[in-house]
Amino acid sequence: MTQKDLNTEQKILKAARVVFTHKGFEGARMQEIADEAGINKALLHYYYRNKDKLFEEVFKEAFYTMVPQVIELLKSDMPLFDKIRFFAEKYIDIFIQNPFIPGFVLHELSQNPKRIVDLISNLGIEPQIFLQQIQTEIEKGAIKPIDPRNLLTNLLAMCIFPFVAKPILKNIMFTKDDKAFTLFVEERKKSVPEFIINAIKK
Amino acid sequence: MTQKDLNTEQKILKAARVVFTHKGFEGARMQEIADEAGINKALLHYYYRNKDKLFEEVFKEAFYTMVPQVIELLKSDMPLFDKIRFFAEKYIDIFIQNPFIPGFVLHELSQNPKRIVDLISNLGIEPQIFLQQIQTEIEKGAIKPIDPRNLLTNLLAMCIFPFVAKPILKNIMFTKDDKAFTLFVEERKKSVPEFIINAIKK
DNA sequence: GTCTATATTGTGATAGAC
DNA sequence: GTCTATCACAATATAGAC
Repeated sequence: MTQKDLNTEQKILKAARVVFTHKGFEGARMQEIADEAGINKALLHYYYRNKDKLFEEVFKEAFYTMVPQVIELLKSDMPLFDKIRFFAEKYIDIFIQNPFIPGFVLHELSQNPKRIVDLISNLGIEPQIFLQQIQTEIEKGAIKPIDPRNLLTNLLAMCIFPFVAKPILKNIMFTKDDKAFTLFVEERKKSVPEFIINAIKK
Repeated sequence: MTQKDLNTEQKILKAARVVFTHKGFEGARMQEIADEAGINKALLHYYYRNKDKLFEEVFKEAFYTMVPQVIELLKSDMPLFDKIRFFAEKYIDIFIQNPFIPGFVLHELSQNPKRIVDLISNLGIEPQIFLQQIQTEIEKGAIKPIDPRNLLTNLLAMCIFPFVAKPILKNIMFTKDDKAFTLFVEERKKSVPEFIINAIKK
């Protein structure tokens, strides 16, 4: 599936995205990326020195898709419940459009946890403002007491997990076709924030 | 770290567990498994014909650890809230003791989703009873209405996700050492069921 | 820039001595 | 059963023609 309107470098990156996110670094083959791009193996090395460099591009892109944008959102001055609704909807949407990103990023990070240290310190990813906002609401008596880190973890878990566990969920839930699963996840854009708000509201 | 009181076959399996669960099938090297077992590469092939066979042993074991036992638990006739508490506590405990199992199983399943079809149909994993129990509670008016599949998904997500996303969570939550993370997860054995029950109780 | 051909290294697997 | 040595092939990477 090559695009005639992309230059070679773009075609390679696009193909690499597909193969790396599906197979991971170790599972990916340079030959498969070349095939997917409709070009020759040697060209991969012409544009990107080696497999590592090509992977690095794809991984960074995927990480940016998954983490910083949305953490930024948590820093806004929106009221807590609105923020939770907005976050879940936007985040789940990102994954509906990029269903392989979560598994890919999480797997590669656990293969090489040092990687994240650089990325995170470069980007200044700090959910402190969100955690503080939760703490403030608790102190005001506006919501039930909860460890704010637990609330954030639960929010992330409910948004991300279905995409990481898709094969199990699809089978266990008896929604064996993809359309039913997509519907199920689509519906979670509303039900996840509702669930969370029910859990913490007084 | 070889154990003097294990026979060779056991040493191999133990080593394979470590290497496969950490690196995945594609990332694992037979040489590394041999080193970890303190034996020779050729012996791996003597006891297990090839890499696939050895992997199959490890994967099946890991899958059994992660899925069937605990699904069984969902079938008991315990009251819903107790069941949720019991499930979360037991499930999170399993992962505290086997922190690499979730990432390993989920990753390998998405590499090869066909694998699960066999395993699941062989084992008769059906959470129908649990889903039905939730539905009954809703109809009795005992809990808030919710798609039972969403409730199960959320329960699984909150138990499993922290172990899959450990590197990110550790960094983002500023609990950069392992002890703090373990404490955080330990504490979730109580807070996760509490969170869920708060979300659904009337 | 793009290709074919080839070098080089890595890795699973086997042969055969002990 | 366990080892050393080696094979066979797969995969990354490079050389060099066009």
